[in-house]
Amino acid sequence: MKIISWNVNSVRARIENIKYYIKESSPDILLLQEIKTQNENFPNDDFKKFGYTSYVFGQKSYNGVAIISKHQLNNINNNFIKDDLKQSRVITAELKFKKKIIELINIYVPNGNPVDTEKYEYKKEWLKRFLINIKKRIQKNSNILIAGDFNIIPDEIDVYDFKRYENDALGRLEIRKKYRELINLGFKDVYRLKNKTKQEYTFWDYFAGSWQKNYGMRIDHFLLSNSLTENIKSININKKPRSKVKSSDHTPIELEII
DNA sequence: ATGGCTGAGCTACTCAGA
Repeated sequence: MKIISWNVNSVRARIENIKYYIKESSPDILLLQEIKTQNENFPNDDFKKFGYTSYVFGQKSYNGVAIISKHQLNNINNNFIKDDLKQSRVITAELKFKKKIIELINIYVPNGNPVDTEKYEYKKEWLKRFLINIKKRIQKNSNILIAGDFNIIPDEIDVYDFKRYENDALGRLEIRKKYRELINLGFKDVYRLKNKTKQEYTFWDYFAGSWQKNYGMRIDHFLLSNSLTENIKSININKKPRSKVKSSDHTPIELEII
């Protein structure tokens, strides 16, 4: 079972790239972030032609998350956390997998920059609420997969120049501590579990040849509850889509479970 | 190197991204 997470930076602007990716990689489930559209304008038919059903939690212009699946999913939910700004940032679903019920939690964490503004406060509050709810949820169902654009650089190794980001909303210790706190609830950062010292990224800025210079950062993650680590077959950051014409600034991260 | 590109909404330009 191949599950991928990809911040597509507009599903409509990216639809041709996404279709090409599906043909190349044929994932079972796509967890998309930053779809940047209302539900009524989501390209359901494009995915349907490949045999996928789309579950969409969109909004106008910004944010928005979706789960695209070849397999039956249950209990689709858009209310995982109370979001004071009513932004569409979390969609959850249940997947039956080998006698386990895995809760899929697809997230788009607020960016939080600049740090001296209410945007940063919103990110902190959002993460605080998210952690509280994960803590509750893991007591009910120990099989949880959290994936998406976390907008968190977990460690110094996860960015091309850490000094530039140590006081940024993505790299601040206060924010990285939240990520560690989340992991300490009973999760593994699957990429880092399988790649102890490898330096790879999932995002490269559009500006100033960042992609060509490999000025990137690892901010898209798969967290698996400890009860699911025995099911990991592979984890891969697929850089090909980032190299394409009209690409997203993020590239897909691919998890295979068996 | 806090700005450079890119997308949405809209049709000139602002807001947002990380």
